Amino acid sequence: MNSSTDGDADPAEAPSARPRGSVMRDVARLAGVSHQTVSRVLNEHPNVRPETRARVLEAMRALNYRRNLAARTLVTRRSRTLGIIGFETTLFGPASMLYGIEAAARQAGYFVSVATVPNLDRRSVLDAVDRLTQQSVEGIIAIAPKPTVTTALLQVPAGLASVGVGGGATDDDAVPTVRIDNGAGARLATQHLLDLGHPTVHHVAGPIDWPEAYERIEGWRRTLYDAGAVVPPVAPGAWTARSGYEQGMVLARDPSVTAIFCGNDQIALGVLRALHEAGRRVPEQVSVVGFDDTPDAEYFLPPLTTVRQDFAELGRRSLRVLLDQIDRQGRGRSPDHVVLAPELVVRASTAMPGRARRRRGRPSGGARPGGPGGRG
Amino acid sequence: MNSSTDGDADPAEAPSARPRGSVMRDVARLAGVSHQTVSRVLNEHPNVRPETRARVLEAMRALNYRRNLAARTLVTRRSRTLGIIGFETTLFGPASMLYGIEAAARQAGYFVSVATVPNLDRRSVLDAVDRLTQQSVEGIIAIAPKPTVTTALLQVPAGLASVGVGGGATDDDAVPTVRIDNGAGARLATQHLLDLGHPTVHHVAGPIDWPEAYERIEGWRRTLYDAGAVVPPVAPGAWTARSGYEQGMVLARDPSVTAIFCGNDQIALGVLRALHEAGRRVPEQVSVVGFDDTPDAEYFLPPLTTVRQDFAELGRRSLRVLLDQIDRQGRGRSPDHVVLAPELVVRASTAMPGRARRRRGRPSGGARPGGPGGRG
DNA sequence: GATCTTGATGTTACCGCTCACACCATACCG
DNA sequence: CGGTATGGTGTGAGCGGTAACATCAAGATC
Repeated sequence: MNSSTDGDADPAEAPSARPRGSVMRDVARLAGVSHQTVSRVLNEHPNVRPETRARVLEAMRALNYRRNLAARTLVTRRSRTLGIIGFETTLFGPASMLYGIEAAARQAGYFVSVATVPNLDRRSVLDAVDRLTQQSVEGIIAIAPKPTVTTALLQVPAGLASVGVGGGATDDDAVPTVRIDNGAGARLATQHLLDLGHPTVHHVAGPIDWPEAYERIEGWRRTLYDAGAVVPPVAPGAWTARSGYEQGMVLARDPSVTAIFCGNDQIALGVLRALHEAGRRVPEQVSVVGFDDTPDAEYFLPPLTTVRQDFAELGRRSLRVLLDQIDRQGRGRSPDHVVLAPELVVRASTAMPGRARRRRGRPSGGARPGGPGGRG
Repeated sequence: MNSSTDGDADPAEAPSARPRGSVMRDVARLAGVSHQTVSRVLNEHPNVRPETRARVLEAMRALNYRRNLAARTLVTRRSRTLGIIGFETTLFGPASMLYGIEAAARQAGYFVSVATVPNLDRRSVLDAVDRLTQQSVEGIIAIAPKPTVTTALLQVPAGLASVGVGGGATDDDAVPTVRIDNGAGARLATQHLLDLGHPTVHHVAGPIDWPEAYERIEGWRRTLYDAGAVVPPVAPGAWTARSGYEQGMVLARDPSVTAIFCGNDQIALGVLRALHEAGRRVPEQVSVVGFDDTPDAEYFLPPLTTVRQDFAELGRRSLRVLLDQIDRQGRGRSPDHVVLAPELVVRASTAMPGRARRRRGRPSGGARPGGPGGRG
């Protein structure tokens, strides 16, 4: 606090060193033991006298000691850190997966470092992998809808565990994946509409170069085909409400359209608005089904029938797969490919064709008792 | 694959060493220089002969060398890593801030480590701070709507930079903050409705213990007061569509309600549904305004008039504040408090009271030319 | 009672990097 | 031509931990 004449400061005073907290040696000195004993206490080594342990713990508390992870990582070669490569993490799905992964990682005693990519081209992904590698992460989870990402994961330095989560099936299965069965989800939606009596089902798809979108298209097409129904053309678009709105405008003009399966809930939102503006009532004249079951879907007008995927569970499962891989350290067993089953959530946006559901102007969503289109 | 008799394994074989990549010494040897010269090349030190530099770079490429960040951190005491404490990161707002921060950090050459908290009590937050400290982060950004968080930031080890982003004003201003002016946002919304001719404006608020919710309530109340309008009671709820729906049901029964300002867009979604089910038309009979401008708001039925806050910009600004703080290393200047102005986005959910807007059944959102309720 | 175990602790050598400094050529200077 | 600056490079120490080994007292074993 005395000489504040910096610039020409006495070099003996260690001029601009970051204030460093106490280290193991400080704790050791205060507790009257060697630093190694402190280390043993920290790592819960059994051979420490309870009395000594108590003394060390007390010293750690007194000095507010935090172990230095960098030093530990350096010598053990284990950073206890996982890397996540994220894309479009502002959307509900990716954000939920991210959250699920982080929460599970924390519980497992791992730290999480995030690298988002501005787009999914090879370079960006490799760049993200590189940044994570520098941080000596022990494994990488890629929120990875496109194959560029999973194949890029093959590039990771040998011995580094990795898993792709939430995309489609991969061509080569060298990289483990965790995802939902998009085809089955599409089938649930489509069959639901067919069962209601719709002669066929139209589809407003996501971007066709995303395996998720492609698989949903295929599941839908296949279901129609199996049922002997006409397969209308698909015009793939984006995952956005805007895209749904635009395509919905076209479908709304065609009076033969009575059922629309949408690639996700946002598309469905756009479709709903297009139908509304065209004066076509949902579900009386047209039924609509979404995909994802975002929290908002239950409050759309009308509450959206949709296919739920459990993003948080995807995150948790992907972490488990990754940790398994880390434990095995590369040897043994072929890569896991976990496929979770999606679930149809029926709400008020679907009905038999050409039939009102007697709900016009009535409070509280129609036939379903017990509150506002509840989830269970 | 031979001796699977573990437990008695031959210790001479270096059993479980992680495959380590090449290190500086390897590069040095291959390039025929000392490790220090390699370090100089890596850190772009000027005093290296171009020819030597080239040789080193070539060696690095040949060996696929990656510098070990843990070692570097250990000696420099700079991890080039920032910590983010996130809460409810599955929601659009927090997720966007997270994204904005990460993108900006990457550009600034920083890594990002995320610690989400299950709830906002003091313990959880301190725990998150602790985990980040262990990773020797150089600064912490808390996506921190509640004061518990910002005050917990005061607990961070001395010399560690921190900033709270996206919450309300803080009581003590010791911790820098970046946020929007919630009061001004509420005023924009309320005044807009008053200007349209509504005698007063009702408010469906968020949880009152969140400063954001509180400040919006105050802004709304103050605006009504200044205009000499009646100030109806507020019943604070959650930030969810469900909460909006429940409170919307109550308001829908009251024929004197002609204008509703909602704490956020999700609440507005619920209110819209409640009004619809009660047979009250929006905006003909009741006007509704939201807050946030989520991407979906434009496609609500009707497209939602709302107050936009630029979450990504909040993220970027908070990063800048944090980096400034790091550069200053604690000395000088009182903490920054950046307050951004929100912006009213008028769409189709607001109109003069008791007057239709001549848009029933017409295609494409009413009076506004040029597409579906465009953002501009 | 000498030897062997075993528990509790200390000593030492690194992990991979950067920093401070030493060193050696040249180049420049009076 | 001796002395000083300066560019290019090497050497050694040490950041804060952990692993392996050394040490040493006390109890178990014969």
